[in-house]
Amino acid sequence: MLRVSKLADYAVVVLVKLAADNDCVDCGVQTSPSLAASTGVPEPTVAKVLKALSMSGLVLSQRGARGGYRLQRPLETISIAEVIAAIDGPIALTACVDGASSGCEVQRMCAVHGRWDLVNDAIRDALNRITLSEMRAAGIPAFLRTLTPAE
Amino acid sequence: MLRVSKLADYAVVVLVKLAADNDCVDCGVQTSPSLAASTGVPEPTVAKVLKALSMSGLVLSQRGARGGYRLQRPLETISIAEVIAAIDGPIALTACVDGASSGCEVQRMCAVHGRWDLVNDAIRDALNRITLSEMRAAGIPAFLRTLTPAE
DNA sequence: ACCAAATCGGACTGCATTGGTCCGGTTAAC
DNA sequence: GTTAACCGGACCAATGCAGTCCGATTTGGT
Repeated sequence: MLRVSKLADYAVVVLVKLAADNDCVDCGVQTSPSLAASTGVPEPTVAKVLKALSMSGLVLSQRGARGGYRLQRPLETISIAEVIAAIDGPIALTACVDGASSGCEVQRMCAVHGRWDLVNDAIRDALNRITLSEMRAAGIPAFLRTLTPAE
Repeated sequence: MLRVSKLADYAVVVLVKLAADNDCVDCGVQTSPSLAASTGVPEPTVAKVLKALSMSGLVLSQRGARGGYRLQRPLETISIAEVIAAIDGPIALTACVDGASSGCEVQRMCAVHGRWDLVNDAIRDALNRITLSEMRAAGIPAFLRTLTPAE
């Protein structure tokens, strides 16, 4: 169904939450247990997400006692494309277009079915234009925006 | 990894192939065995794809002996979004936004993670702008265009 | 110097979705 | 009447993902 992994969803949640206490980019760190508590996502999963996020340079990790995570860049400069790429790997709808080393096994018809890379670029482009700050919808508390009609 | 199902990929192949012999929209029908032979995709899978495609009105089916399938509309008027929707269901990156009847189990935080529908719209929009005729890259025979740099 | 708290970096398992197949029934041309 | 094709299910295997856990390492505090 062309969907993103739940982990990527969690990543957005965590990043937004991380920004809530951390707009000044230096105030303090949040631990994964505390993030788990405030988001409702189980701790090990949060840790997993944070790990991937720090590996991609979206968050900074501080080890040891009193350690934790904080945002490396403000929300406005982080696109969804980056988050998805950090969690789920490079954005490519079909396997044929990125790996490139080992051609797909049906490449005789790969040519005829043509240019998925065109689609990939379009998607990537659309995803790059949406930042995390746009994802966090204003200040509406909760519960109330479960099902606003899309368009 | 944000990828489409293989079935959707096959659907594109089949539709393009279907158009190759069928630009006049009335010349003749092609059977699923013949399409399977010309595309290299196994017959039952082709049949499955065609079935879904006809259910969505993208192809016309003709039953009985000498039956088969043909395009209902010219390639230029079919967007990738339609094909993907026909095979994989409605385009929605997360489950929260389409089902709507049974809210997701974590909807207390669903609010905080916010507006995936914004992303969905962007993707849907991008996919709607690409037609199948654009996917079939010109008249270059085969084998040669495995990895032409995008643009 | 020692301990506690926290990340790091693996591996590991159960489950859900998907890819792919098959079969009986129906339709329609020859 | 026979044959060729679609129809519409059910069905099974496998891939990938969500989620968990454990040991090692780092670092601040006592």
